[in-house]
Amino acid sequence: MTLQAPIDAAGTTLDTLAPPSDYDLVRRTLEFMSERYRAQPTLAEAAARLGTGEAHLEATFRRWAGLSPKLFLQAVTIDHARRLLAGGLPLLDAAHELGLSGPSRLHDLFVRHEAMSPGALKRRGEGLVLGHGFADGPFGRTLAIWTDRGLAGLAFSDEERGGDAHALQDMLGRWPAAEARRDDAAAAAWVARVFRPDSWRAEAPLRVVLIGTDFEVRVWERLLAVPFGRATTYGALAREIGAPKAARAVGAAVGRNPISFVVPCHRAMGSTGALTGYHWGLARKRAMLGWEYAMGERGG
DNA sequence: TCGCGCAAAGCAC
DNA sequence: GTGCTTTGCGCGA
Repeated sequence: MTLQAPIDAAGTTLDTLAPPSDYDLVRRTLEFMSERYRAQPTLAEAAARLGTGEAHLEATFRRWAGLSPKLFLQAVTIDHARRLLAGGLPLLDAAHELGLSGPSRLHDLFVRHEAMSPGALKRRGEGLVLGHGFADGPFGRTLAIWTDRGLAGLAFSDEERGGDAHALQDMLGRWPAAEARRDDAAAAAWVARVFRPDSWRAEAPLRVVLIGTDFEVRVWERLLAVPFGRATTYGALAREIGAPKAARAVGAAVGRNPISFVVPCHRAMGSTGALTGYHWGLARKRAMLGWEYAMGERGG
């Protein structure tokens, strides 16, 4: 069996993306601003605290997101999140059949997915060949995992949280019986593709394999229908999969989503618009939401 | 038991 | 009244 990396139809490569150090500064800015949220720190204060200049902070944000830090930070406030929810799709009620077929069908063109059989799940990945590798992406060092059927996992490596070893253990440990084959070059192609969502086209859909329990797969499928730049709540997802009281279980399932970003777990928030937890760090969740917003503002 | 929850109730401005 | 915290319930693994 060959494990082929996707070919980027646009011919673009990773080096057209912002350098990884950009995300690091963005992430630290987000962390600083979140910690001091009540004190409403200024950018000058943030820059001073992070040991950089305002001009550098400005330039970095523009390179990374295409927005000034000020606009970007506005985009990740709770008020903005509330607007995402309120203006959001008719996601909030399962009765909106029309709404369902609209956006989800649209998204289906971009991401083809299939669920792994329960048997394969029980065997803990036995017989699966998992290609995997690391590459730099807009949200830091990224671990991609794939089978011959498509992308199966996406995760992040943070130095302060155990780095590559931890990310690998976290992801490959879910399928301990699988055969793992390292291929960083192929991983780089996956990562480049994933973080250029405008390249997910009908004629070349991003292929994705969902490996989980029945309930988890239903949650992830529903999450896939939430469009770029929009948001939903755990409660709404619960209603939409026909389990209106299972909001908390939905939250747990969202948290077990193996394909971060592609299955947009960052678009799920609490009913108030507050961001709740995120397996790969709240700052990253916030960064993803802001980044999507920025892409939308650019007209992308 | 534990979680990326929710809504109502309680309490403090 | 608004906003923040606490409480009881809830579900699937």
